[in-house]
Amino acid sequence: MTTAWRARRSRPGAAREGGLTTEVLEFVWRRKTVSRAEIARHTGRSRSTISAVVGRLLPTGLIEEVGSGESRGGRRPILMQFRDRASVILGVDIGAAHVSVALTDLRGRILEWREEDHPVQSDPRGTADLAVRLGKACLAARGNGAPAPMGIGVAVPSPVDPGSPYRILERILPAWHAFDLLGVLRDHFEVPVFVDNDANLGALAEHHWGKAVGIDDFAYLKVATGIGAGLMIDGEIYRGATGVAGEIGHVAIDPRGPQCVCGNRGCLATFVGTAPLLSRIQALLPDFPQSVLNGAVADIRALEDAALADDPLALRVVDEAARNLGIVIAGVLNLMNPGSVIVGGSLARLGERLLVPLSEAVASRTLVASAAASKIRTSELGPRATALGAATHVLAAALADPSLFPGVKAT
Amino acid sequence: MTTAWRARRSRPGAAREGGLTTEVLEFVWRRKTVSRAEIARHTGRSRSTISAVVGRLLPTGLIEEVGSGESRGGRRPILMQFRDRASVILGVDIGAAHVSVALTDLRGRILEWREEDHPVQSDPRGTADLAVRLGKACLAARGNGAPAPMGIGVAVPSPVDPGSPYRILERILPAWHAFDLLGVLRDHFEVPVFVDNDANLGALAEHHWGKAVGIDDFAYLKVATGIGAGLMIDGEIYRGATGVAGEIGHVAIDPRGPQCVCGNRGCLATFVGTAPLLSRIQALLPDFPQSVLNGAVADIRALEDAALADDPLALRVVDEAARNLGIVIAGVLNLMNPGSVIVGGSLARLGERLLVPLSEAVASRTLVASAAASKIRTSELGPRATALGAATHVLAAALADPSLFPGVKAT
DNA sequence: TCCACTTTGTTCGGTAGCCGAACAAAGTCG
DNA sequence: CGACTTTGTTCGGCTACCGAACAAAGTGGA
Repeated sequence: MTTAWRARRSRPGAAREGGLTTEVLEFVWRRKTVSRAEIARHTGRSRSTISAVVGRLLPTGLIEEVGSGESRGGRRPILMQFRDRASVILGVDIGAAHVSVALTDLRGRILEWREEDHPVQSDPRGTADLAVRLGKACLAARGNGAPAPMGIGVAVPSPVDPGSPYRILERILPAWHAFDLLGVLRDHFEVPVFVDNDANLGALAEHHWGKAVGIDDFAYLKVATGIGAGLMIDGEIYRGATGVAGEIGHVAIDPRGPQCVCGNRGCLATFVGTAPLLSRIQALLPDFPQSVLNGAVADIRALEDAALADDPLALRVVDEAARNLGIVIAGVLNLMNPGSVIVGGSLARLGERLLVPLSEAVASRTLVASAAASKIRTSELGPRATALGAATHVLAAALADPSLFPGVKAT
Repeated sequence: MTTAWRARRSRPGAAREGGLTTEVLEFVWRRKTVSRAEIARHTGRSRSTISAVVGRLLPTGLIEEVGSGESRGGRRPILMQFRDRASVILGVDIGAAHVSVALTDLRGRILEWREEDHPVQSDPRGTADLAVRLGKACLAARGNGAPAPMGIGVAVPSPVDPGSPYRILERILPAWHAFDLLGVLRDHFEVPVFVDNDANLGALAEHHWGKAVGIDDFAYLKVATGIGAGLMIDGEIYRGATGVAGEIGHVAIDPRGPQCVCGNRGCLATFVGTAPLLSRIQALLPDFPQSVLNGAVADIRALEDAALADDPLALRVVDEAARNLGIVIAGVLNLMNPGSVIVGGSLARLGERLLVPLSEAVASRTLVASAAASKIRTSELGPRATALGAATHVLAAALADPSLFPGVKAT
């Protein structure tokens, strides 16, 4: 009993604490420009109160006055806006075989980008060093006067236990046992470091900058080396009891399907993902002798390009993948009733070529078919979504607790 | 933008507002007995503040002092407890073919119980009148001095749209179009009326009084005429974007399965539920000539009794149902990662006879098989869980907003 | 038995956050 | 040009909460 009670109060992602200052800051950030009176109206507080809060926020440099706006029949308001350039954030995407780093401003604009292939699974130390090197390169490219980043967000291709977020990766990547990636980054850059699962952070990026802006309940599916889902519920990432919510790679979609590494049969991961898609191409090549994929480099990008050129083999493989994804997405719709479903990762570039067969498969498996299927969309953020989401995580944390911003002292 | 912002602030099930009074009241309710100093320690407030709040709460009659407790090395504390008998609640369960009404105290104890079969689907007016009659019978049985109920909770066998909770039932039961069941109850009893889906309220009952006490993330599956799930996320019922989260009856579990009323093939509802289970018995009877079900009354209770007596036919049917349920539960575990899964409704009485084949089916379809399967349990609340959950809904609403309690004026 | 020490619950200023009224500044509109 | 609006600030006051101090009521050691 006591435990449950405590857990309720000290829950990490709890209702945005920090009070009015946070509320005002988030509101200013959300709008392009806004006046004190407008903040007062939308927050329900008095103008005098808002004036006081704004008066404390202005000296921090997080917001600034930017001239006066249109009169609404009386004195003209003093417009203010969030200073997107007040600081920068590093977003690090640790993939299965690569590391990407984005340097963003406080509006999610990617100012610098570095990426490099690397055997992440077998080389923790080298991966960490690479992440540090790419991060430093991003900062150096901004020149001498560039400000230090206010924080670092890290996306990892593994579930993250909300209870002990620092013991990551070992569940999937044994070589990473007890290696403290976050500690390395923290020691090098001397700023707060946040971590989460890559699909979760992709969902966060969609929520802030992509197809899910304004939608607080949706599911994000990411197809890459593996396949995973990020679930946003009521504006917050949902992690489940032990942090493995959204790990849909091993949902069984065909009891008679091929053997999976997990020991079961017919998991989604045996049908969709880099390896199964490429081997499916190989298997079908004899039937499509004139395909452009014949003799081409065997990677996902080649598959995407071929499908966009309406290559029959590529379309066939994509069609099959879409229908398998559709089975799982139908389950998601029936169970969670999200307001929207966003498909990101490797196949998102294909747009309608992916969505049409996908929607067909979903429609044949959901009760309110038309309504549900119409809400499925492909991401436009592309392969940078994950690193961008990692940076966004830091931004969201700072907006909820402004004392994380450099130069803002704790309330 | 503006819309999303407003929605965030005015969301109904938002972070418990009402401040410290609500927090103290919920804490006292949660504990059997508690002292002022203990409340102060657990809420993080000062003793003086808690004393003031308690001083305002005592005259309302919701809490009372009940003598002194053990010394912890100093002055003995004055123990207080929630007055479970300060008021009563009516919980109404509108089933597919019956109406049940429970009168409970504020601790979920069922003081009176009435139920009656009725053609609910075709007779809205008669159903409403029956609910009123049963409710009045419950109150009358408590004698003259009995207090009026503080509110009425209603469980309906249909999704409830969080946006317009009063337009219920029509989606599933066309005869109910535009019939205002809640209005009838409100007019007769002149108290607040709350409504939710039956599976959601079953989950709420489990969370407060059943197997899910202390567990804030779990899924509740209810097998009855149909089949549905209630999802509790972070201590709150999750309804999804349009209120149909948990409607798992039409998840496809076998692409080659029988035709379903929804137009698809192999829905879970074609395998599990009152009708498919009974027809499955009929189909298998020739193979089990000596079964006690041969010539018996064809209802679910007979199936349960036969299975508990280890009748081979009954066990066979239960085993098949369990494996089909297991397919869907595996999907729930993979996608939502709940802390626990509770199986309620018709088959819950069977205990291990249901859980053993169910866990086997789940274990063969989940990655962390042993850990996940071990958290599946059967409910012990029985068929009264739904009506009890309806009453619990009213209690939870009142604890979150004490002004709903009779005699407590709004803060 | 006495005394030092704890714990509980209350009392009593003091502080911080917020509100509302009043007001000056700056605008619109007939 | 004057009546009315809107914005932003100032200022007094209210409420919630804290911390210190205190009395009441206990424990435990010498």
